[in-house]
This record gives sequence, structure tokens and C-alpha cells, in this order.
Amino acid sequence: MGRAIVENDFIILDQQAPLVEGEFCGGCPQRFVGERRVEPDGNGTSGIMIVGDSPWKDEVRLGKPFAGAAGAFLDKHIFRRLGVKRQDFTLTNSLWCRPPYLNWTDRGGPEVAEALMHCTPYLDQLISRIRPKVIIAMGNVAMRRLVGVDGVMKRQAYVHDSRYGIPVIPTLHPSFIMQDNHKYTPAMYFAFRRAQEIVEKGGFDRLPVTYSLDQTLPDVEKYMIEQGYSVDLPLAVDIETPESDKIPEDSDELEEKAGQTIVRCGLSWRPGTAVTFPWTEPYISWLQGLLARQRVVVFHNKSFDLPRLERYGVMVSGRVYDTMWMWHFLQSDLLKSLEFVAPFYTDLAPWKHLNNGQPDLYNAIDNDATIRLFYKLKEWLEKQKRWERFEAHCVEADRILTRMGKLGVMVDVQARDTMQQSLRQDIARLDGEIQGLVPNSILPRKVLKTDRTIKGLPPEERAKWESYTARCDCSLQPDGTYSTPSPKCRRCKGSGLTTLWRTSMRFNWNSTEQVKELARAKGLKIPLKRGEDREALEAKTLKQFGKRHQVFLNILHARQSQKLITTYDWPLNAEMRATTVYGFHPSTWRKSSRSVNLQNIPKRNDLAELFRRTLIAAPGHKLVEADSAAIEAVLVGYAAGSARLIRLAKAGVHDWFMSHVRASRDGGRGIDPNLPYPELVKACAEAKWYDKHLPAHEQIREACKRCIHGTDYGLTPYGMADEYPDEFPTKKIAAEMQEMYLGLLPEIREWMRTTRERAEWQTYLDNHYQYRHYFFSVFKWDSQYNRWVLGNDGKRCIAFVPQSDGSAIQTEDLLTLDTIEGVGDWLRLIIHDSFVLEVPDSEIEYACQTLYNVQSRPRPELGGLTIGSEVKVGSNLADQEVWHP
DNA sequence: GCTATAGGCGCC
DNA sequence: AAACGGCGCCTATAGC
Repeated sequence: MGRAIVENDFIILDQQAPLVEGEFCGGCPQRFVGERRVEPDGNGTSGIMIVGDSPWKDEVRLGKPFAGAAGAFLDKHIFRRLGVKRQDFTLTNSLWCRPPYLNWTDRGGPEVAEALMHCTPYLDQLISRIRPKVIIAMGNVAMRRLVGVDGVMKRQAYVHDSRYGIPVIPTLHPSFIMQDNHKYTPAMYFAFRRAQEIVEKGGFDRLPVTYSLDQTLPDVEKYMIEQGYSVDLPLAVDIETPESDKIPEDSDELEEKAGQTIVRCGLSWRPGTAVTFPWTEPYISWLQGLLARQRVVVFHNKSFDLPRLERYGVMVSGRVYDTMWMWHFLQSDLLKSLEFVAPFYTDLAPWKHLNNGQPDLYNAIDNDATIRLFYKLKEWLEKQKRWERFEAHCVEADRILTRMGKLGVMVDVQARDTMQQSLRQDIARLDGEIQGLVPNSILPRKVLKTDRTIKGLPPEERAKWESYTARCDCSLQPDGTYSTPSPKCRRCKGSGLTTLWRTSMRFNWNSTEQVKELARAKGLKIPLKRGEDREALEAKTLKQFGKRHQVFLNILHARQSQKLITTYDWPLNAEMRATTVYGFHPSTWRKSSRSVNLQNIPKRNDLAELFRRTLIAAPGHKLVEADSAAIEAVLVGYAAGSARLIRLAKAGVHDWFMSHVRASRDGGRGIDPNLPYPELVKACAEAKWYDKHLPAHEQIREACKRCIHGTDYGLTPYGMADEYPDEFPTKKIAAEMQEMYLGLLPEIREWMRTTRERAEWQTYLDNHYQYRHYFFSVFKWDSQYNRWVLGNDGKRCIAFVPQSDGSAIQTEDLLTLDTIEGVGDWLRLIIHDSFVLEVPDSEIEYACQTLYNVQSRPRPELGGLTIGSEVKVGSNLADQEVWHP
């Protein structure tokens, strides 16, 4: 039996593996616990050596590196796809042991590499004996051992020089990828392709570079002429801000939180070139002139750089490309930072660590990398015949979206103040009631270790504190027990007892922990979060608990009110408008809205109407909202190749389904799906009307709707009952309804099956507008039950096509609307399946008709499919009246 | 005091 | 066995 050396996930030796206790691993200077010697495998004829972590259970048992699951993964996703055999490589472990003084959180560095070297001299011996042409380091441990640096995610796929004179390419460890990180599979595949290429070419050379670092302006201009700069060439631009290095790894996150100050800027127009200069005169004025003339400008993440440049009066008038979106169009679910993307398309060595030491060089390489990405990504998109689509759906659409986002939506500030006032009063009242209903015993307590603070307080404040006697910390042992108190202790003077002060704080109903405590105190059982092993006290449970204890309803209402005040208290510009930045962040190429998010404006909640009334049109204007009717339901029908389902989705599939559910319960017959369309629409409308006028407890439309929406995206009966207990009191009831739905429309189940199979064997799916999404874990092998089960992508791949087609349709409409006289200027919001426009009163009819025409036109990409349009008009977002064509 | 994460919840 | 896809933003909390 092995034993844990250090108590964390890195060091614990596997308990089932046979270990040789107490032996030393080669020249290891430290005592360690055991080794599991596993001899290298493979004949190495490919010239590539694969170095892994230390041996794990299966590897020790079988005496082979990369045995077991990790090996199977390599076989399936790498060796088979490359058309090579495992035996062609040299496979080995980087360690035979886990050195006891090494911790998972240790940073790499020469000393760590040195220590590891001592532990595993056999690896050096093996490398000298085999002389591989390239080494692939799998995972952080192997990378640290071979190149002495840490952080494999930031260095994967880069070619590293090593002390062996052999290029080392780090990649992620298969066991990491297999732990719900399947999206990184292509990154590993790339590392192998890159290794093969180096072997084929007989070595690895980097493109020579010449950069102009902080030269005088005349020298910069001279350099640019020498290096072939032209106003007609795409020009990469990248700025640095003082906080640049604090932006998280996936750099598109939190971009708005970084400072607005620019400290440096750089340019590049050809691979291997770059100028970089400090953000001072004369460079700023010079850059203003340059970017005003440049025909094409390239950024990596323009929503970071462009607003900051504009703040300094540097305007870009040319066409703007964003390499981040180009990459995202190719690989929609991988990280978007320049650092992550660069190795796939350039020969650059890692450079991000230069940020502090050599900021000039750092910025120069940023620019060089960006221009290289531009050309390579363009080449790939053209090769896939997707460049035109990218130009339209990203570059063109982005122009419109940027304009829309900057205009935003007008807020009635006075109405908002009034609403917030009233909400605050509600919260105060609810809070008072809640505090009165919470037992003292569960109030959070604050403890003071000395009475100094208390003595200084005014009497009425002091009254809130109570003193109590506790054991003095001077005798507290690390294990939580108390030993003999020290006579020298200044606080207890050897008595072991001391006086502390405590006070009860107010109950914080925003704290999930405190509300859970309250529920427990009331003897309530908190349900587990679906699919997880933890208690969760969400709104639906608060509602449930509220039936017996008013306090939980009060908490729910107080939270809802507070959410409306905080989340939706948007900062406004001088025109009293809330603005946003649209992006393409979702992997489905839906559009996102950030800072502020204008795509989650309350709609169904009790307070929604109140809030929506504060979103108004400017004087003399109206807000026109146009929704694509049931768009995803229609698109599911189209994807499933079911004319019947398309017809039903348009006519009202919820009502049609409801009629069948009702028929099965009460006898009679459901609506015939083959009725002529007008009759079908009429029958559905009647069914809906009928349901609506039944007593509330007999209404079933909501349940039918939930069932359809959920089932279309893989919701199980368990999930239905869990999520909507009011509609589905038991799992059985949910299962019956789902069965009936799938029984009436078997093509849905068939579509899901074929979609999953195609996603699995292609490893990707395309929508009908050339959007692509990769999937590497549609199915996974359940070794415990010996069968295939749905993997991480099993449901995601079902959602992709309808969701992304929906977004593509919206983008098509956006592009069309923008070309129509006047209409483009009125665009304000996009919310996945709808537009909001701010239209002058005199143009309302024209705008409504235009929106209707555009949204309901046939879609050639979908075989002429049409989707319904519902247009509404009002002076605010709450009071909207339906417009009839 | 700051940052990262977890839990929760608004939308389609 | 696991249990609904895609987002962005807020508060509380914990760790530094």
C-alpha cells in the first residue's frame, strides 16, 4: 500500500498500486516514499518522444506508460486520426515518483527543474540514448521536468528550446482533456502535427524578425519604409494599458475593467515586422494621421483597443478586422486570448512573460502575432469557403452592432428613481418582517478578541455587545484541542479562560448560507441541486418553503426587488441612455451583450412591467419591437426534416400538443396535424382559448409548453419534475407527457439520434449558414456499466443547429435592415429573436411594415423556409400594442 | 483591501 | 448513471 505524502490531489500516491517503499529514485537528494518504475515503450521510429506524468494505476499494473484510459484516448483521437501507430513513438513517464517536497502549486523555475532532474536521471539517459527529433511534454509536470517552466495552458503548442538541443512541444495531458475538457482535443492533435512537421523538415527554424523598439519618429518612419509598409496593407494595432497584464487568461473577459489609460502602442504590417513606441507625443499625433488613412486595420479583441484609442482621439476610418472573431469562427469553443491562439498559426516562442521585463519587445511581438494571425486565419477561412460569410456575419454585422450598442436605449430617469424608491421601501418593510421572523439562535455573530473597541463605544452601542467567557487561545493546539494554559499568557494569566465580546448581526437574506441555516432551523429539508451533490436553495424552493413559512416568501420578494435595483441600475450616458457592447462570444455564434447586458431585461417577473416602463423612446419616437415567432421550434422542425413539425410550430405546437394531452385524459381526439393550415391555426387558437378559461388548476398549457421546450433540448422527466414541480408533480407524470410528445412526433427523437451520430463521427456540426461547432464528447464509455452513455456534448450538439441558425437569421435581418433607408439608424437592441427600434412617430407604419417584411421573408439557406413575425409598438417597453400587417 | 470563485438569477 | 442549451452580472465568501 502506498500512502499519502502530502495532502493534496497532486501528491497522493494511488492506493492500489504496488509500490516499493523507502527506495530512492536515482539521484534524488530528498527522502521520498516510493517509486513505480515503468519502462519506456515504443520503438521511436517516428522520431517523436512522448513524455507523461508519473505512472498511474493502470500504467503500473500493465508496466506500460499511457496504458489504460489515457492510452485509449491517444489511440482514438490522435494516433488513429494521424494514421500512425503507438509503437512508432517513444512513450515514457517524466517521473517515477512524486517527490515529497514538490507541491502541485509550486511554480516552475530552474531550481524545480533541477530538483526534478535529480529525481529522474533515467529520463536524461533515455533522451541521450534515443535522441528523438522532437519531444512532446504531456501536461504540466512533464513540461516542468523538460523545460523548467510552469503553466502548460499558457505554453501548450509552442515550440520550446530545451537543454537537450531538442525542441519540446508541451500539450495538455490526456487525463485533463478527458475530465470534461474535451474541447482541447484539437490542441493536442495540433501538437502532434507540429511535431511530425518538425521531423519531416529535419528541424525547426523561426522566421527572423526585425522590430523597431522605441526609436525616434524619423527612425520609425525609415524602418517602416525599409520594411515595406504601405497604407494599403492591413495594419495590426495593439495598445498596452497599465493593467493589461491583470486581464485573465481568456482575455476577452473583464475587458471593461482594465484601465482606460494607454501606456504603449505598436503596429505591424507583415510577419516579422513591428514598431512599438511609448504613448507620448509626437507618436500619438502621428498615429492619429496614420490610422485615419489606413484602409484596413487589424486588432485582436477590438473591443478592448478601439474605445481606448478613440478616447485619445485616435479614430480608425478603415475596415476593421478582429482576429479574435476570425479565430472564434474557426474554433468557437476554444480560448480566445492571443497567447492561446498564436502557436497554432505562428512559429513564435512564448512571449507573454516579457510583459514586465521587456514591455517594448512584448508589445512588438503582440503586433507581429496579430498580423500573422490575420493572414493565416483568412487563408483558413477561404480554404473552408467561409470567408464571405465571415465578412458579412461578423465584420459587417459588427459595424452595425457597434453603432447600435453605442446608441443603446433611453431610460426614464425619473420613473426609475420612483421605482427604486418604492422598491427600497418594499425591501425595508420585508427586511423588518424577516428580521422579526428569524430566531436569534441562527443570527451570525461577530466576536471581538479584546474589549478595547467596546470601551470606546457610546453606551447605546455598547449595549448591543455581550461578554462571555471562553477558553484562551494560548493553549489551543493545531488539532483543535486545548493543552495546559501558559502562565505567561498576558490575556488569561494562566487561568486558561478569557472574556470575549460578541454581538448578533442582522440576518442577511442575500446570503445563501444564512438562508440555508434558517431553513434547517425550521426543520426543512433542502433539496439537492439537480445533477450535483450539494444543497441548493433556489427561488423555486423558497417558493415551496414559503407555503408553510412566510419568511421564505419575504426573502424571495426582497431578493427580487433588490435584483431589480442593483443589476438593472445601469450607468447612463449624457443622453440618459444605457449603452452596451455587443460581441460574438457564445460558441453558437449567438450575439452577446456586455457592460451593460441589455439582453436580460426582465420580462415575466411581477416587477418586470414596472421596470420595462422605465425604458422609453425619445420624445417624438416610439419603440417598435419585432419578434421572430417561435423561431427555434420552427428551426427544430426544419433540422428534423419534418414539414409537419414546421407547420405545427408555426400554427402553435403547444396548443396542438395540449389538445392531444387533453384528449388522452378526457377522451375525444386531438387536433389533426394534417388540417389545412388556416384551420389548423384556428383549431390551435381555440384550444388555447379553451385552456385559458378553465379554472387555474385545470390549465395544462404551461406544462405542455415546458415539456416541448425542455424535450427539444434533452431535458429528462426527472429534470422536468425537478424544475417545474407545479406543472409536473411527479416524475411519472412528466415521463408520460414526454412520451406522448415524442410518440406524436417521432421525428424529433430520430433527429436527435442522427444529429448525435453525425457530431460524433465528424467531430463537428455545421448549421445552415456555415457556422461550425466542434464536439469531442458526444458519447462516452461507461466502464462501470459497460455501455455508451451521453458525454458532455451529448445535449450541446442538439442545441447547436437551431440556436445558431436562429442567430444567423437575426444577423441576416440585421444586415438587410441596415441597408434600408432610415431603418438602420433606428436599430437599438437585439435580443436573440427580436429587434427593438426607436422610430420617429411619422415613420412608425413604414418601420413596422419593413420589419415584418424582412422577418417573414423566405430563407434560401433553409430551402425557402419562412418564419413568422410579430411586431409591437409603444412609447415604452411595457405598454406595447400589436401592429397588424 | 483586493481578487477569484460559488451560488444564484435575469434573458432567449 | 445522470438528470437543459446559450449567455452576463450581482452578492457573499474565502484566501491572499
